Amino acid sequence: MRVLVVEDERRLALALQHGLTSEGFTVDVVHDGLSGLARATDHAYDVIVLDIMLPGLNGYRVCSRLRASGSDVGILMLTAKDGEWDEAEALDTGADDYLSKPFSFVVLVARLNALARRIGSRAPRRTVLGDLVVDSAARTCTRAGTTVPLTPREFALLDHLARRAGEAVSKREILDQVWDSGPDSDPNTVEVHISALRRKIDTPFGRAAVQTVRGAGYRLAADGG
Amino acid sequence: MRVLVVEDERRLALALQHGLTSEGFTVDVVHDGLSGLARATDHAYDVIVLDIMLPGLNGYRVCSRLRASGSDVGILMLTAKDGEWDEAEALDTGADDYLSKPFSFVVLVARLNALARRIGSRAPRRTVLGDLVVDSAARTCTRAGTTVPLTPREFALLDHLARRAGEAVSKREILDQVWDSGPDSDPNTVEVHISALRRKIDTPFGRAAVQTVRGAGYRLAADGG
DNA sequence: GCCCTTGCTGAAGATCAGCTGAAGAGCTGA
DNA sequence: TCAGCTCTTCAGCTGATCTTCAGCAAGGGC
Repeated sequence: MRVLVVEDERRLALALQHGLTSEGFTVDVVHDGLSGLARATDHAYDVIVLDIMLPGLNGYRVCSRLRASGSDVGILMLTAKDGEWDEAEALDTGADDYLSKPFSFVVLVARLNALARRIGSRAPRRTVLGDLVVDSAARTCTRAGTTVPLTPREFALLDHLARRAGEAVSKREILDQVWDSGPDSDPNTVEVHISALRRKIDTPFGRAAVQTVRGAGYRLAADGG
Repeated sequence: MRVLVVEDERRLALALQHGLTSEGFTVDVVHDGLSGLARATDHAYDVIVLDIMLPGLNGYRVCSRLRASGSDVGILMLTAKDGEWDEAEALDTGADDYLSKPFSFVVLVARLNALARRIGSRAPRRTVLGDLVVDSAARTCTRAGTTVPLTPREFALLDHLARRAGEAVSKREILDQVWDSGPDSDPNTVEVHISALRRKIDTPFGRAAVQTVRGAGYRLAADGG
């Protein structure tokens, strides 16, 4: 699970980074509102931990701009306890949850997990691309009405591509998201699985939904190939 | 799921409407007690989110009148944190749950879902999947007209799978829901019971309703196998 | 057309997830 | 207390699945 922490207080930010990393989250940290907005726009995070009092652009603004740009990432706001900042306003601007400082780390982790679960369940369960149907809930894939049996890895890969249908997705990102692998993982692993996927959902049907974007990764055709 | 929000604070009401709608609820909003009572009486809601401090008729009154009229709709009360309003009294008047302001949106959604589940489970439930019938109320299972005797655990397991027929359900979730077990419980326990279940409802009938979804858990075929 | 880079794919060994029979503990009702 | 039923744990087994490697094919710049 990928988390972006936007917090200007360095010590707290560092503590969060360490703590959340050891909880199994993949954590990025930035220290001001503008950077937060930029990073959140460029990268696919599951959840953003957003301090309200930030230099540059405050948390409310970051939140409402993100929402205005159509993002449905999970947002957990950190509010100071002095009451200057209003929880109701946090929720108004589109935050999913908030936590008052000082907060318990255990509670933060629990909330993040709850949030991630909810966001996950909000994601579309079924993606239809022409005659190719990817059903995340049932974990099935059908092509032209035929159910195609896929291995776990193949399905995860297809599912990831389907969620970003029409977009080119890099092997690096695929390794990060579908595999939980570190930076030293082998892109060839992805190639092998892409190959297997094609042999199952494309070749037998004379289609080409899984497209190679040379130098950039792979793309699942929005019309199913 | 249909929700009625009775809340006079416009901003909060609007935020709730947006937030709950994006969570998949069907949301209606009214801003005072009398309208709330009227709407709740006229329409079939699953849950009512009821502020206590309301113009016209306060939340307690709305709640007790609804109960007096025989309604068993789920009621979640919103209490201000200033202590002027009493949670105990809320429950006394027939509310199912309450939440103190300011509250976390995530918590609200979780409570609403819990409430809806509770309300929903009050009604007798029967799931028909082809010739496989799972009757939660009677705690019986029949296959092709034959009653299949199941142990309590087996039935709970089947019941849980039946409620999410067609979806892949993870062993982790099964352990959480069917067993009340902690995080260190053994997935093999589930496997053993799945095996027993198959031997009773599938094998003797030459069917395969209980499907293994490798790496993801199990799925009960929506057509009974 | 040539060369370098990037991507494809078949094979093989290692690993892993899931299945199942058996044993023993726990519970319940006679 | 005892018998019978149920639940959990364990360990071995099987087949599916993953990764790595190596050689080949294709694309693109020159």
